[in-house]
This record gives sequence, C-alpha cells and structure tokens, in this order.
Amino acid sequence: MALTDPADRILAAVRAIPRGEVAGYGEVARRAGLPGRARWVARLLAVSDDPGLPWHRVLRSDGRIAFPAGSDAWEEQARRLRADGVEVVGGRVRIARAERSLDAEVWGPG
DNA sequence: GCTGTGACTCCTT
DNA sequence: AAAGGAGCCACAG
Repeated sequence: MALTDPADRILAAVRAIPRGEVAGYGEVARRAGLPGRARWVARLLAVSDDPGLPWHRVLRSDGRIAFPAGSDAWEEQARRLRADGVEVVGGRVRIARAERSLDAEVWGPG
C-alpha cells in the first residue's frame, strides 16, 4: 500500500526529478496520475518534513518560483536551484518556456 | 456543513 | 507582458 497512496505517488514523482531539472506542480501531479491536483502537490511539499525531498525543483507552470519574491523561502529555493546547476534569473528558471500561446506561434514572427 | 485560504492553472482582456 | 476572473482541491475554523 506504499505507492497506492496518492500522496506517496506525488512525493515519489518529486523525488524522481533529476538534479539540474525542474518540473511544474501540475506536471508532477500528472506524473503521479492525479491531473488537476497541483494545489495538493504544493500543500504536500509544505507539510512534508523529508529533508531529502527536492521540493525546490518544483515550480509554477510559467517557470517561476511560487513563493513571494524576496521572501526567505523564495531566497532558499533560488539558492538550492543554483546549487543544482539551474540558472535562476529574477525568480524565473531559464529553461521553462511558456508555449501556451499558440497565436504567437502562428501569427507571430514565426 | 458552509466559508475562507493558498508553494496552482487556464482563459480572456 | 500583465492583470482580472473562474475553476480547482484539500484543509482549518
């Protein structure tokens, strides 16, 4: 019954994020087989006391840190990400690319 | 059991 | 790029 618990699957999905990479809350939820439960992912990370949990690799869907900019938690997450080799600029991770705007792809300077 | 809240996400201005 | 609004789910009062 270990991995049958949704919470365990979510935490497992977070631990599965390789060092140097990041994932969105919604993405983690999807990987755990729980689409639409991004908020639950966030809450689990908040209450989890597992020191080995790479919670800092989980970002918002737009590639930004979910904490208020400048807060202690925000600072620590940015620091941990840089320690992972992830480039953080202005609270945003360099990799994440919002390709949610299909119009820009079709009508923009494509 | 209803209400407010939040480490969320998507769509529309 | 940014802001407003609706939808969403788990939890505390």
